[in-house]
Amino acid sequence: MEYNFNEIERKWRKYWADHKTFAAEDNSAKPKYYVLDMFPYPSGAGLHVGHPLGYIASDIYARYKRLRGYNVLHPMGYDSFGLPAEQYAIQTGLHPKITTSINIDGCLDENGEIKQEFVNPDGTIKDEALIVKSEHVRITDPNYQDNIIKGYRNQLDKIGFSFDWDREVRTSSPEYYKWTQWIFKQIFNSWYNVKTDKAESIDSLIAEFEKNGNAEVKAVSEFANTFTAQEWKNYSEKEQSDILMEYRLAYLADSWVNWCPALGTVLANDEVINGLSERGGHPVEQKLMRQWSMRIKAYAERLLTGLETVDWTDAIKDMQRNWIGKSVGASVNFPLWRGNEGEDAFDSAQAPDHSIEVFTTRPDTIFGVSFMVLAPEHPLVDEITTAEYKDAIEAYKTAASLKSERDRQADVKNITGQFTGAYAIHPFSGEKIPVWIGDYVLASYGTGAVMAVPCGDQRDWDFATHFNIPIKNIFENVDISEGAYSEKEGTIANSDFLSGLPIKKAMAVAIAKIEEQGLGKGKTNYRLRDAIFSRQRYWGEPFPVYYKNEIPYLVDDAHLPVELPEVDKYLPTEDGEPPLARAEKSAWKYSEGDRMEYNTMPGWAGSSFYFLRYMDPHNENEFVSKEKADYWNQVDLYIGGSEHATGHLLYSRFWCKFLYDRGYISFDEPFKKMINQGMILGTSALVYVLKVEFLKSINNSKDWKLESGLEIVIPESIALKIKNSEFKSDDYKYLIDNLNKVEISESFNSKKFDLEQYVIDQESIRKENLRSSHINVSLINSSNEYLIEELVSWSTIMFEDMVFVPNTFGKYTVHNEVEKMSKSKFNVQTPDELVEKFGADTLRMYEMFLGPLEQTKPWDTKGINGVHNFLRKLWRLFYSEGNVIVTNEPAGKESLKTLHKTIKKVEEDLERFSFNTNVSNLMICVNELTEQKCHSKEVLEQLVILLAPYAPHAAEELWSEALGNPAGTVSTAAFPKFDPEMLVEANTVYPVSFNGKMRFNAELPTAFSAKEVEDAVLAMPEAQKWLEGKAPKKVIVVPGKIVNMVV
RNA sequence: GCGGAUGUGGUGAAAUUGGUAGACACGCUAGACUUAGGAUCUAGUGCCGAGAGGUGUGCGGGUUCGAGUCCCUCCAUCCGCACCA
Repeated sequence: MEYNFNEIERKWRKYWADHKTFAAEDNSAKPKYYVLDMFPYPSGAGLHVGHPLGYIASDIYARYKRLRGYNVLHPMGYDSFGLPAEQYAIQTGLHPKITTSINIDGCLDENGEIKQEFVNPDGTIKDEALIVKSEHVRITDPNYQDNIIKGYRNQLDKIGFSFDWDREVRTSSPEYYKWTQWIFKQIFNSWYNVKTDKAESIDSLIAEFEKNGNAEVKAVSEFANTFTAQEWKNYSEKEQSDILMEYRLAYLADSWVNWCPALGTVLANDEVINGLSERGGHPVEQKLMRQWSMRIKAYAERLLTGLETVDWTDAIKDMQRNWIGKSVGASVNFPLWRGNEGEDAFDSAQAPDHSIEVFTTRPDTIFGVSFMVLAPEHPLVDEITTAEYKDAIEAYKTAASLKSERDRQADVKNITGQFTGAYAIHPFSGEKIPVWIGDYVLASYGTGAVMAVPCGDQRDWDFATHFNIPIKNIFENVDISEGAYSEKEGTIANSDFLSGLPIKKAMAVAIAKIEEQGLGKGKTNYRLRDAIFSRQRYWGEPFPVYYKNEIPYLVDDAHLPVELPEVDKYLPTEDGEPPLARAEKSAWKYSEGDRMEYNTMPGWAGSSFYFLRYMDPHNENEFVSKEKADYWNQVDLYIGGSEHATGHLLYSRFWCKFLYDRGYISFDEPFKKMINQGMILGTSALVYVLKVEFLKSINNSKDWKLESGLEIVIPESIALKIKNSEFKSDDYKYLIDNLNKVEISESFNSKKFDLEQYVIDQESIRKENLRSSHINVSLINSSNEYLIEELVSWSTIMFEDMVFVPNTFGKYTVHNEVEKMSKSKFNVQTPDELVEKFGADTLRMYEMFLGPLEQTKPWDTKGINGVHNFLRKLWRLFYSEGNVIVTNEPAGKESLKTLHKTIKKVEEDLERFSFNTNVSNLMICVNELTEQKCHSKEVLEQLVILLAPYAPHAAEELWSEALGNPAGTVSTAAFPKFDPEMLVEANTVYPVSFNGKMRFNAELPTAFSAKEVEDAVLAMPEAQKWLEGKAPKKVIVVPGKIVNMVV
């Protein structure tokens, strides 16, 4: 039997599917283990080799846990709502659900032929079936299959994952989003009780309002008014609804949102990167809109402390801590000075009726305050600005509002601000403090106002220095003439009751005094903002909400799911309403009230609880039964990318805590352990393109006339010279000479260029005219060369009109760059072709063999042969010339030692997720057994089990065919038991070193004591050679390990 | 600026607690074999040196009998956050 991997793998994939080998049991005497992958968004481009990396690791671990006797839940599904399907829908009118199903299920039938429904009558393949749309492919093209969407499921299946496919979920299916809507309803119907520190039913709040009003209520809410029970009862329904909205955990509010005009939607903070949308890179602006939000701020502290209980990397934990951004300090009120201009003394008759509340993390520096700064958007600005400064303030505000968030951030170095003419009163010293506005103060953080302490904060220092505001030094023996002192070590001075106190003590004393005098209170602030939950898009979950008289109401559970209505177009309406506003009332399967909610939920809604739905995916009455949630409990191992650190991973923790508070599940952290797989980078191929101007000689004279430009592809060496401004006349000559040698393409000639009459304008050979352009990596050979004809036919539009200059060896080569794999960089490697060539088992092992899972690593197929050859070598332990050569004879001592050494290492390495070293453990084992000519069933059977998680198809085949076991059972066989006795040796080889340098090995009886080892080694002639006859100063013997002599 | 991670042969990497640095593979060199196969087998491969030997884990220092591993200073690369009071 040959190692015919294609056939073997097909056979076992079918076997597993037919026998549901990997179905998880909901009730089992076995201990449970939940291994989860971050489910993918199914894009038409399909999987590249980077995607399955994490899936392979989790699959190996899941298979390992099954061998260890666990009942393993290892599901897979699709995060199938999202932008690309919708954007394709906008362009083509094709319903996103069709695109989505194509991307998942693909366009090929069981025999690998294209399904008829995707072929036009004229033999061309429909656009929606193609990876690159609008590239006309005919079914008669020999390689037409390379261009059509194979579907995630097909691609995943070929890699041999042990998913329990009966539990698949798709967030865009109504059966699934019914529960997304249901959970939204629960969040809407909850408030956060600070007294119990958890979410509670809104009914308990209403009951309290009816009984006592809101005086005693301590909730996470911005609502500042108080009302009595009687007042509550007298409120209209609308008023009651509005008040409750201030308490609900899912609420409607006018909020400043990240509005992306190009996408026509609102984005969450984590979807905005440097002022541009994460998807598409479009500009994002701030806009005030009525939006659904989630009161995630209520959970800020618990999201922070919960991190202590999970086994995640510090990198991710720190990102979340950073994002939550807790800072402890105090809020302090600075009364406004209401005296007349020119009056210095505080006049109690003109008592201040306003004060400015600031948040500070440094209450100890309060006596260092020499001015205050408000954000330009601060609501008090207009009120306090004096007549004299009105115009200047208006001008500054306008300028600030015109600056986008991005500009404001980019412009950190520029210090700007404007005095308002108003003063505040220092709460302790009574001094007059000028009030400024400045855009370094953010309206959205803290109170939007700061007390400026230039001696202790660099930004305040810069501001004070720039505007010549006095700087008061309140630190003992610290020089602040060159900059602020922001350390938290030292002693406070010039500060009344704080003078002489160490900084840390002074903080506590200052807060106590502030509270005692009623000037403010100790306070903790979080950078985390409530999460906007509305999107103005079609392809998302509809809200289970309708409006009657502008009051939002929830749709009754009996009518869930509220299904997406059909619309004529997937664009906003002319009035700027979201696409759902296009739906006629009749288009809604269910509608009520004046209108339904037109927004849809964001992408993170469906992904925030999918790990719970897998536990009970077909339950029609609950999103998960309590019983099953209790059984499966937390995800034991979660594998996925770190790019979700502040998105999905934060939101799902939030929902999990919420569901825990409301009693639906009994754990409040979803993912017990998480591993973040590193990115696999692709090798890109780039050519340098130089845009040059040509000069034309007029009538063959010395007069030159500038002609239109031309792009030439130049060799890297020349490009680098241009880049570094080292381009010399020799290089120019080289270009000209070689340009003339080039066989000018037809199109070039068609422009009637006659090179004899043209010269390149040297002026145009500049860095600015040089760019590099990605070309498809499949166009280059192993020496990085490409053929011009192939390049031009690959992208006619780009390269048709170009002239190519070879390098000094006459070759056309590309420049390599290692970067993220992406369609636009043409450096994508798909797993399919590798599976075809080497088999899934080889691909699985090779991806693991590349390096540590967490590490970013470049993809390189060169090494794949090594892994493939390993499997072939393994095969030869079982088969020779087509015959099984496994024997029942007992194995030799050496072979047993090899086996048990391997069992130990495989187990240890799997437990610490060191998949790469485990591949080499298996290689070493096979190398040794081959050398030992071991064909003993006793050993090989155990080896096959060790191998099964990595190369499951090959393992199954060897298990049943070569070893004669019943089919399929290697997946549920028992993991071999390590026997330490097998490794015991009579002798131990001691490396003997002198002054720490290893010189020779000494083989000595294992039973020797340290003293015996020392004596034996000293007696050796080699030792005497290194000691040069002298006695060693000291001898260190670590029994079983090493001998070191100090000379 | 803050936080995190990483730095080891020509390449991917290994060395789990301080104990023979470079396992395992790729590549390369030389050879063998053959039904020419992305085959198999043998030997070699950090660097310098003919050899003895010397030297070597980003740089510099320290602790230790012994440091890739622990401590300090610095450098480089990558990732995240960034006027957060």
